[in-house]
Amino acid sequence: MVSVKLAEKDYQIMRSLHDDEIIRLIHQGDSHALDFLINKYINYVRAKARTYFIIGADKEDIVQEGMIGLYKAIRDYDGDKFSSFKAFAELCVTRQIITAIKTATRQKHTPLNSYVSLDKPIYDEESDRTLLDVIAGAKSFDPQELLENRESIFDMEGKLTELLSDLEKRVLSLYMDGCTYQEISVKLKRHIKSIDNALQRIKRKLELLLEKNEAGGVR
DNA sequence: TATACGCTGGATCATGACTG
DNA sequence: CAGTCATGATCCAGCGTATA
Repeated sequence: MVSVKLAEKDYQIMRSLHDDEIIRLIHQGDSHALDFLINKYINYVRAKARTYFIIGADKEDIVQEGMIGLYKAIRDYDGDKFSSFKAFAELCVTRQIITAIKTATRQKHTPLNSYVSLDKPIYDEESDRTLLDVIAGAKSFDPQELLENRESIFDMEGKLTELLSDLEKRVLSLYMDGCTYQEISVKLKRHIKSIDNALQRIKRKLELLLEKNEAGGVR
């Protein structure tokens, strides 16, 4: 895993710069700028990987794939075409993770009976929209497609929210932000084991929700 | 009775310190 | 440098309690 320490002076300078300016420095060969940007977004990549870990994927492999996506985003970002680097990086990281998972599931043919399939149709058997597409919404750059995927995510989130208790919602929110069990327990003033249990219930409920989708469709 | 929540204990895994 | 050990984080199962 990438772990880079910048000198305090460099760090302060980088902090004062906009992402677009940092990207420009990287493209000019500034390795400090590259280190800074990776450190800045590494927690986002980890948090993103967690969303896939929850539904049964392999965590560290996904984090690594996410980092590859981040590198590609830094390499390919063109400030003239996208509103922000953050949005572009989000897209690249998600796409990299999805591609890796799809490739892995195709090649291994692993018995995944104990997991939730990431390639199953999300609404009904006729739908070509998979769970991966809905959760990450990164199949294409087409704005309409992206908008539809986003609406689907909200739909799934809404269904899940109905199933969760207040505690579970708060725990999930912090967990998805990248907080550790320890940090969540401090923020919510709960025993760490309560956080642990809440997350176990959330995972069970999520699997239940996905099983229902598979059986009858969401809409 | 079902559900939400918390408690307990054990297992697994990653990481860092220590040692030969 | 490789092996061992300790520790912390996380995962999981089972149980008890409170409440609607």
